[in-house]
Amino acid sequence: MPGKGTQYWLVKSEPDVYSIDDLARDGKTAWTGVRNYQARNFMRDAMRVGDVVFFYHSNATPTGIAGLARVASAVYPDPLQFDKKSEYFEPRATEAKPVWMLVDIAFERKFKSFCSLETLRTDRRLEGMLLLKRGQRLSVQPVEPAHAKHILARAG
DNA sequence: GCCAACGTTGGC
DNA sequence: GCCAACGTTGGC
Repeated sequence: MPGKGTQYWLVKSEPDVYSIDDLARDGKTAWTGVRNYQARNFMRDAMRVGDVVFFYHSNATPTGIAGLARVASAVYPDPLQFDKKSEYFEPRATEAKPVWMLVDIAFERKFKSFCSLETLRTDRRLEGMLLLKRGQRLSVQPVEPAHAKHILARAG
């Protein structure tokens, strides 16, 4: 069970690129490649070790929340921003002044029942959830505790 | 600082 | 593959 003060987050990943099964295999991974300032700021300024992370499959069939992870490290610079060969290379970044930050996330469990976007959308107790807002496309976003607890209760 | 052009996300 | 939504870039 999450402790007091635990925050809830949702991260998106295309399962063709990195799925919850990949995370289960790896146990833990650096959440590299986030290149959106708002998403970065959540990781940099607000995430704490032990926070609960919903793992969302985007661009998939079906789309939805596949399981749970946890924030497993303090924030640190995304190493790919220094790698000239990476698509995530950031020419403005230096070791002293990194631009992109990340945390590690650790596998917790797959949901017994996958929470498809369709079922999330039709759940009145999730009304107002950021994920469900039209045009919303943040790849790292907060989840309100009430919404988080409801999803946990129904997903197993 | 404005804003048009362009690129990306992500559901469908 | 389409395209709406939205973020970023760069000229001015």
